Amino acid sequence: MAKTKTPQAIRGTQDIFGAEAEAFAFVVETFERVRKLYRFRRAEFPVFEKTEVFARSIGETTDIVSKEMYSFEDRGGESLTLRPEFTAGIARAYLTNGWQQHAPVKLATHGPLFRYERPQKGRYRQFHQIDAEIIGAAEPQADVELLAMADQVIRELGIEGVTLHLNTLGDGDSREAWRAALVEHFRAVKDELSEESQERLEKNPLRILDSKDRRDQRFVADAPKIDAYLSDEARAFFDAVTSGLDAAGVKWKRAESLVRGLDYYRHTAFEFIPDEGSAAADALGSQSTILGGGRYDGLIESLGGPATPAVGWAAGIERLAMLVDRSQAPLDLVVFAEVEGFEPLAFEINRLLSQGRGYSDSENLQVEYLYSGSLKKRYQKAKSTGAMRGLVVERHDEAICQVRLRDLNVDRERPVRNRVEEALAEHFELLETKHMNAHTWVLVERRK
RNA sequence: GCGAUCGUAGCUCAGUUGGUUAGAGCGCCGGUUUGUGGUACCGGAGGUCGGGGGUUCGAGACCCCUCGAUCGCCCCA
Repeated sequence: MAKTKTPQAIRGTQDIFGAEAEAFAFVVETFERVRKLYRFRRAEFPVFEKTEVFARSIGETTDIVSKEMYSFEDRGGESLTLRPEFTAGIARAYLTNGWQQHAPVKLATHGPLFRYERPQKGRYRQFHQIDAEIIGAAEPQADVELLAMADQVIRELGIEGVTLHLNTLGDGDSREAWRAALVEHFRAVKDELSEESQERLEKNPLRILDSKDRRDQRFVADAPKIDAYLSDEARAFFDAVTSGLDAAGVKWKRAESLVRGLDYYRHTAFEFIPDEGSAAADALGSQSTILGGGRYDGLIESLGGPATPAVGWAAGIERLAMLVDRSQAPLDLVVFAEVEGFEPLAFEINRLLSQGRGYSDSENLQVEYLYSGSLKKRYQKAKSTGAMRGLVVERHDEAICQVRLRDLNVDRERPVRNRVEEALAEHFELLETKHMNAHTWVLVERRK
């Protein structure tokens, strides 16, 4: 009979385990904690939408729409797409659920996104983001609050050497005037630009500004600046954002050539980027932006809604996870039976110890119960778990059993004995004895 | 979509200019040893050398195709 072949995972997907999974969870937990402090409301959204939700809002010419969406037809022949980003779907939800009634509404979510791209360091086909949006607020104070929250998430993750890069794209008119000036500027030197930038000249001229090609960078330096094209309103808006950040104690840096990839952005645009030469920059390779976003006042209109101001950001969980250092907390105690037939009793005791007993997380014991292998193996495994001490369940002729606390890896100090005794005493009549160096309790009978 | 590097036991890898039954360490299982017991010793299971085709008397090693991984470009979190 032919052996069944194991199917492979889909390219660009990942199975996360061990320290990486702990780091991933830590990022999400930290985000959840901080968003509550800022009173952002948790929301959940479908991972797929009608294709037009993304096609109309993101911009038909962007690469995301033209070649990076995971799209397919359902049985009714309708084109659906796995979400490549959060914002468009959230805007759709805002309209179809009538969330105007809550405006301005502060939303937070996280989950998987999908982009049909070649995987590389810090980039996957299924990746995960945390996301925060404020919809229905036109005030620059909304940008400030959103950025302050982002800054706090990064700081509470313990990530160092990352700076907020900030720019404004102006309002619609400012942006168009600037864009026209840029096209004119670069068209004059078109033949000397890189091949990619010659393409971009027609499709997405703003993108030339952050080209990595040296040939382009010569001309980027003296390219027209957005500041010269800002309307008075747009300038006042940006000033209000920056002075708000200063007042809030959020450090930032002006990045005149920072533009966002998607069409719908207006006014504030920002990215949190590791500083040159920092440990964070090394860890991330060429995928350096860990959090990005901006104001997208035009988006909701493009989905058929009323003109609605909004700001938001998203951050790659995998990228953040690469910058935090998390391993599993050390194990305090392993519990196992030393005599065959005492396994159920050992598990009963294990359960007493791991049950929530009203302690805070830092006081609760991490306990693992061993049941497999020969008795010798159990000792071997007990040690290799790294547990500080072992609780061994032994036979006792005149009582239920005898429980002995033994040292395994005593390089760490963590008081365990009182906690164990307390848990046991709640359910058993105890007789405490000293036996050699080890602490021993005889479990005489169960309490009623 | 483009480019570079890579793909040998569960894991990390070695396999000399192509030459007899493909190896090591770790892990796993068993035995002996060890009277706080992850040690030491002995033994065992486990590999269509990513897959397909070709060159050759002979290929894990050379060529082509394909799949996958890693890193970079485009783009982007």
